[in-house]
Amino acid sequence: MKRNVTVKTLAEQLNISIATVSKALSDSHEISAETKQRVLDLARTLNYERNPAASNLRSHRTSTIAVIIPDVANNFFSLAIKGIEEIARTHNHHVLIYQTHEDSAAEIAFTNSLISGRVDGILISVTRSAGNLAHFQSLIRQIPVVFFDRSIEIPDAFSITTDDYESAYQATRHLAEKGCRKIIFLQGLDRLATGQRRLRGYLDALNDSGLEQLQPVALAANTDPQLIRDGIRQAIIGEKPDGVLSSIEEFVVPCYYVCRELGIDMPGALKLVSFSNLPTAPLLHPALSTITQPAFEMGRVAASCLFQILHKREVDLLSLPGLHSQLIERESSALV
Amino acid sequence: MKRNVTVKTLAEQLNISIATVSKALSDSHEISAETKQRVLDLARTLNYERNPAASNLRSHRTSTIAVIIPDVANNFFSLAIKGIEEIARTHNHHVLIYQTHEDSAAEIAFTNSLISGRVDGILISVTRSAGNLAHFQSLIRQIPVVFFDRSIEIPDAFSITTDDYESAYQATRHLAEKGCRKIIFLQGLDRLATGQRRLRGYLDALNDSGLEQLQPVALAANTDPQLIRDGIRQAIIGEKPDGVLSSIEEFVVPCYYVCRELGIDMPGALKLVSFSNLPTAPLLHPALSTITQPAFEMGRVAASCLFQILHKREVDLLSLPGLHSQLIERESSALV
DNA sequence: GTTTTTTACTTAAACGTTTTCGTAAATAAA
DNA sequence: TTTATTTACGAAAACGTTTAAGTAAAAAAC
Repeated sequence: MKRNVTVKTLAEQLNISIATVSKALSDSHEISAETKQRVLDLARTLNYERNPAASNLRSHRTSTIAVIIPDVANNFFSLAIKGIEEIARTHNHHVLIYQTHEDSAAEIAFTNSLISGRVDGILISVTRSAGNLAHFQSLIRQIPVVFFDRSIEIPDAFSITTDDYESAYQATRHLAEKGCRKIIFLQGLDRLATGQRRLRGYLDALNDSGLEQLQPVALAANTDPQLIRDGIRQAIIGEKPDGVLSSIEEFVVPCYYVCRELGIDMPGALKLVSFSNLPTAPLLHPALSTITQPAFEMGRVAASCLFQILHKREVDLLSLPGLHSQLIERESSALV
Repeated sequence: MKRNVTVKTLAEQLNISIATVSKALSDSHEISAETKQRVLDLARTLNYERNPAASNLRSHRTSTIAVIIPDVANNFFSLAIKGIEEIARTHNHHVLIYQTHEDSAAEIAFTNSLISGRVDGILISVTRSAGNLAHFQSLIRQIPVVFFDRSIEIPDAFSITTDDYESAYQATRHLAEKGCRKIIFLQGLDRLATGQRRLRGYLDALNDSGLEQLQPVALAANTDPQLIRDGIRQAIIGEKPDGVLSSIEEFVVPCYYVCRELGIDMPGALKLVSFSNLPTAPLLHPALSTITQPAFEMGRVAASCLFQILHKREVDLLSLPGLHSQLIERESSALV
């Protein structure tokens, strides 16, 4: 077995101390340009790779950040990850991804396993079952955390969100303008600030349109597709709405199926708008009207925010770009 | 700042040596049941978490595996990740995810950064631009690697794939049976064994159906959506096919757009089948006929295989379940 | 009753970095 | 010239764990 090349190897071959090598490799000002070059050159030819464990153990820096999300099989999150990765790369950081699958016990287990110094910081979009306020309050005191999209209301917590209120408002008004008189709201995030903002946007829009205020249809607790579908079916049968605003992408496919099952003509008898980043939205039958979030940008902004914290720079939250979602009107909410 | 609790803390409080604590925590047979219990109890009450860096440095075990894939925003891969995670969890391992975005330079950079002991093993689905045989040959000698789905032909390499040949064959026969006389193959993986198997299945099926053999349409080199779309448009205008077999999911959306642009009636004038795990396939207009791979199962099997290697158990490749894709016929390839 | 084995621990040396502190030489300031 | 400062490096101590080797006492084997 070939001996691994370490700082010691380099030091011996160059006849300098390992301290000098280490400092040269991290471009310390204590080392002369000439020595640095010699070290770098040898490191390259010997294919030296710094041992991350040793480095982390000594320096308490891991060059790794964690991303905790409900599910990568969701276009919003996969795009956000793309943005996060891009920023992480520029900071030479690795990205650990954890999926909670909406299980807050898993979420707690993940975060607990992370505070022992496995990562430098955490980007998280919390589970909808969560609401575990105390846990997160304790977490953010132990490690830098940035919430994105699905946030929890904690003072002093960093969170990157979009204009949830405005976009929900706008989408609801849009449905009303297209003639909907009874619009229901499929609530997927009732325990989260994000969900509450979307709900308020919806309710205010109903009010401003002179429409009946309705209780949101809470579909939060489960992640089982069958249960979600049943919940939606019941809501549609029970309420007989002519408009639906869905607060998360996961409800889109079940909505279409339920309409087909019940023989409801979309958009004739029922119009649908959903928060969604589905790339196939324009190709659905009927094409889905969406509130499309700037997922990629959000990932970038959230990650940038985290790195600002890690670099001990003051985070000027006001300087963060305002992120706006976009209502894209398609057939599913068109006038027939 | 609160002092972190380490094995030393536990040892002092229990009046035993740190070695005993360490062994108790890893459930060593050298330690009495009673002592183990005392250690475990105290560890729990003090909220002890093992320092992964120190552990890794000393033991050369990381409790982490890496997954390298082209893109998480692809339903096949996100499902595979789900399967991988599930298995990793049962082995108490963390999962690092790297996206290459089809850039083989990134792929090489990732793997190089991983061999310095950041992870115990690698699961990889290679880029289509790859074909970097020498690099992978060197890699698999340095760290356990399991290829899944997109594999490279290397002797002694572990790779988990599905019945690519058979499913491509079957899909092509299906198109022929539905009346297609000129079926083109959109090749996305021409440099990879996976793509070659799909191509051979297609060609053999053409032959067995008595149809004209055509050059595959190679769309491999780029990942730019516009270029992909242009390539597909050119192929359809140039070849005037009445059937299309798409070897990867990424071509589905552009195919639909091109057909709309060119005013081609699907499935009337052109029928389409694609390898795909799109959850919205049944809701597209027209509903997409797919070859659906057992993505979740593949993730599980690939991860299980990796853990078998890590545990130094002989990997009985024959005992691995044969994974079969499923042809799901829908409107896009229906007889009109 | 003596020897061997087993049990349940302890000691101490790693693992490969980073970082504090020290220092000699070179340079600048007085 | 003397003193102060800067520059460029080295010695050595961490970081928190695992593990090889050692050991006393208890149990088993003879």
